[in-house]
Amino acid sequence: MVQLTNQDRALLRVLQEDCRITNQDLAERTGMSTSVCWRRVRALEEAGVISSYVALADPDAADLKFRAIVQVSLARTDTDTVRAFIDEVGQRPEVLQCFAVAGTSDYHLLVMCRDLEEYNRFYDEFLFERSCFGQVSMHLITRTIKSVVKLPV
Amino acid sequence: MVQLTNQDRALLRVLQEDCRITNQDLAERTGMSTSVCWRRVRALEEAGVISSYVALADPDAADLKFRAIVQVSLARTDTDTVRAFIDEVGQRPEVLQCFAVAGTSDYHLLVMCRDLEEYNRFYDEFLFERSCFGQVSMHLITRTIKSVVKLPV
DNA sequence: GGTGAAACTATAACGTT
DNA sequence: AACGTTATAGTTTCACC
Repeated sequence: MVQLTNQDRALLRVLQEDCRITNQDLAERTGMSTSVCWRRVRALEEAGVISSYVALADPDAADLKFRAIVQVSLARTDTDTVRAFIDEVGQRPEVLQCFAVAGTSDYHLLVMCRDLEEYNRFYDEFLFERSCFGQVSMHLITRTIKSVVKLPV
Repeated sequence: MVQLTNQDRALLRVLQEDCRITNQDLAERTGMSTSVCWRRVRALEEAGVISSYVALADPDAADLKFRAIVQVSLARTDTDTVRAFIDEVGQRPEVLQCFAVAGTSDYHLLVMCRDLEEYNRFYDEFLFERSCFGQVSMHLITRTIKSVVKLPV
């Protein structure tokens, strides 16, 4: 897909808020015919613009009330160390996000656990039981002001 | 909903990865009857454990290649200032996440824009044109190691 | 907790401009 | 080549057992 059209963006804006809408309703809300609507959504899926359709769960309702931003810096930055870190991040379900930021060997992680006890276990297994970390600083999230997955398309 | 059962967790694990699965397939994969499966999913929706069903879009494919973690600290922390900040965060589509962290007057924001130009506009309108900010530090995201919305239930 | 039937929807094949 | 139309198979949803 070379570039998104305004039609595509309109579809994405709706589907990013509610993907259970029927094709007919989606077509109405975006001002296109049902057949065009259906074909464009398909094209967005095949182009990978829409990567999946998922249920969003509420962290509080799912009893994940210990949330933190964890900043870690790798003491060593050789390929093997970095690869092992990335693999582990991918496998840990408690880690929802991990971003590398410019200008440092820092990674910003979003971590969710049930409680402090579970976080401590995570910390011991993942962060402490490794020689690859320089500094680890945990910032407890006290309030979630905003958390959306809708991209500003 | 008092507490999630193992059945509920099984349903959530599947639906958080694919919500277009049919009730029959979902029942098979979670080892319950179709009627029980359907009723429990309904209960999860009504209890707000499942908050919505959405399409996930790929930021690169949607041409949102300027991503940053922005740390801001409020210079003033009176109710009006904080409220205005929270309102603005809610209205800005570029801000996907905003967390308050313990022990500081800091907020961690996840921001996505098309490019630097768009971010500069955002910065000028949102961050600079206000007297309420103490420090603002932007950390450009160079690599997304992981980004999922699936909670570890 | 199971069963079945009705209404609705997705999907693809076929026509049309 | 893009759009509209139609038929059908499949799914959701609800009432009842």
